[in-house]
Amino acid sequence: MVKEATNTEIQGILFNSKDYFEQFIPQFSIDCVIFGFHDNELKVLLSKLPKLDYWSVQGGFIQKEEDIDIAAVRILKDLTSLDNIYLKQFQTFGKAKRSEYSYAIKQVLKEQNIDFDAIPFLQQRFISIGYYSLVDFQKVTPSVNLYFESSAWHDINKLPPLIFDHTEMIGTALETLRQTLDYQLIGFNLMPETFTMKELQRLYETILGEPLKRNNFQEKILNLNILERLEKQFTGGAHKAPYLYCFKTVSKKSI
Amino acid sequence: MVKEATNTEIQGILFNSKDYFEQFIPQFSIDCVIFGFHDNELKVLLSKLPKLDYWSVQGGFIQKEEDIDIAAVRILKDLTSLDNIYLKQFQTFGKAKRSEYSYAIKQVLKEQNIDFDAIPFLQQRFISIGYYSLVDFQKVTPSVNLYFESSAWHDINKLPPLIFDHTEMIGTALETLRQTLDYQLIGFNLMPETFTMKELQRLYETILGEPLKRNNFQEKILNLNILERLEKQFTGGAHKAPYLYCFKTVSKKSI
DNA sequence: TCCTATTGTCCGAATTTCAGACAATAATAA
DNA sequence: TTATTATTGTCTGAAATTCGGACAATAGGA
Repeated sequence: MVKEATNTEIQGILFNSKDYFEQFIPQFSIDCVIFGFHDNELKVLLSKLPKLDYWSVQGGFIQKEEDIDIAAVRILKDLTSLDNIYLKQFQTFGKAKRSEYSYAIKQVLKEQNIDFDAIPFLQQRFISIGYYSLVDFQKVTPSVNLYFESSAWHDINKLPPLIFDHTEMIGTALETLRQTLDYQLIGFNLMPETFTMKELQRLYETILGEPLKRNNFQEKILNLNILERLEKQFTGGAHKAPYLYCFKTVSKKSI
Repeated sequence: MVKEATNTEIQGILFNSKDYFEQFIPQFSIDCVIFGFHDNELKVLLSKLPKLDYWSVQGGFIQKEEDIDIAAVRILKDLTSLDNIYLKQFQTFGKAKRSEYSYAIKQVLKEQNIDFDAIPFLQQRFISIGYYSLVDFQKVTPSVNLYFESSAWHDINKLPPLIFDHTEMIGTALETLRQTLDYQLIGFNLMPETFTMKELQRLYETILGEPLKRNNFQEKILNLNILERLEKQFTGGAHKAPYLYCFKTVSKKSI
C-alpha cells in the first residue's frame, strides 16, 4: 500500500497526493450523471479531457467520515452550484479493470503535464457509486473539475466517446430514469418554472423513447391535479395559443 | 493507515489480519440478503452473533482484483453452496457510522475472545454493496461465517434484532423485490421444482403483501405461457386435486 | 373575412381488470 | 352406493381503464 506523499504540479495547481489519502476513502468514488432538458432533447453534463475527444461523467471522492448521500450532494453542488436537487443513487460499478486509462490517453495527458501514474491515490482501482440527478437546465452553471478542459451538455442519443465504463453508466442511469418515470412524477424536476403541455409531452416522449397521444397525455396529466394553469403563451404562431403551467407543489425534491 | 499484521485466535482459527489487507479491498464489503420461501412465508437467511440476540445479514469482502459481481457470486456460494442463482445488486449503504458495534455488544463478544478492535481491517468504516438473491429454500445448505454462531431463516414479518443498518437493508431489498415482481417473473426463483397454483399464489401474496383473486391469478399466470402442467397432486383432502406445475424455461437465472 | 395550424375537450370503441358463478372432483360420511 | 364438503378449473359479464378519432375554439396571417 502506497503511503508516501508526492507533490505534482498540474495546470498550475500544486497538488499534494498525501491530501487525498488523508481526506478521502481510497479506491472509492461517486459519479454523478446529471440530466437536463433543452431544445426538446434530454442531455447529460459531461467534461472533456484536455486535447482529447474523450469525455467523462463527473464525480468526486468520499470524505473519511462522510455519509455517501451527503458526499453526493456536495459533489453535485460543486459541479452545478445547485442545491436541493433531485438526486438518487442508482447503481455501483465495480469491474476490476473499469478505471484504467488506455496507454494512448495517458500519453496525450502526459504531454500536458498530467500524469495520473504519479498520483498514487488515483493509480488504484476505483469502485464508483453512481448517482443521477435531474436539474433545470437553465439554472445550471457548470464548473470544470481538476484535470478537465471544459464541460458541455450532450444529447443522450448522440454521446461522444466516453472514458472507463461511463457509456454503460449513463445507459443504466437513463434506464432507471425511464422506469422511475412510470410511477413517480420525477419528470418535473427537469422542467423550467413554467412550460406548456406540449413541452412536457416532449420531455416524456424523449425519456420514454416513444411518441405519446396528445389528447390522452393532456388528460392524464391534468387528472393528476398537480399542475396550475397560468396565462396563455402567445408565441406568434398562426393558431390557438397554449396555456402555460407550473407545479402546485412547493419543493421539487419531494415530487 | 494501518499496515502491521496482528494475529488473533478466534474460535480456534488462527487469524492473520495482514491477510485481510493483502487479499481484500479495505472499507468495502458486500452484503447478501438471501430470500427463501417456505411454509407460506417469505424468509431471509440470517446469522447470529454468539451468545447475543443479534443477527446479521451475511456478506464478505472484495478481492483486490475481483469484479464486484463476481465477488457477490463467490460470497453467495460460500454461504449457501449454491451456484447459478438469481442475484442482483440493489443498493449501496454508506452512512459514516453504519458499521459500528455498540459497546455492550463488543463486551459480550470480548468475553468469548472475539475482539474486533484487535483486527485493524475491521476497525474502519465500511461501505457495503447490497445484493439480494432468490433461492429455492429446499436446496440451501447454510454455512456459518467466521465470528458467527449459527444461521437460520427468519420470517420477513418477524425479524429479530439486527446489527448495523441491516433492518433497513432487508427492507430495501424487499421493496426492490416487490417492484421487480410487478414486471419480471422473478418469483419463480423462489419456488421448488414443482408446485401447485395455490402455492405460487401464496408466494405472490406474501411478497406483495396483499390478497389476490384466485381465479384471476390463475388466468393471468397461465396466459403467460411459462408453466407446464404436470400430473395432479393428491394430498388426501376431500376435494378436487390441484395440478402440479413446473417452469418451461431451462435456466432459472434468465427468467 | 377567410384560412391554417394548433390547442382543449369530448365521446365512443377497444382492451384490460375485476368479481361472481358454476361445474368438476377427491376424499369422507351416511 | 350415494350424499356431502371443500377446493379447483374455467367461464362470463360488469366495471374500469386505455386508446383513438373527431370537433369546436382560436391566434395570427393571407
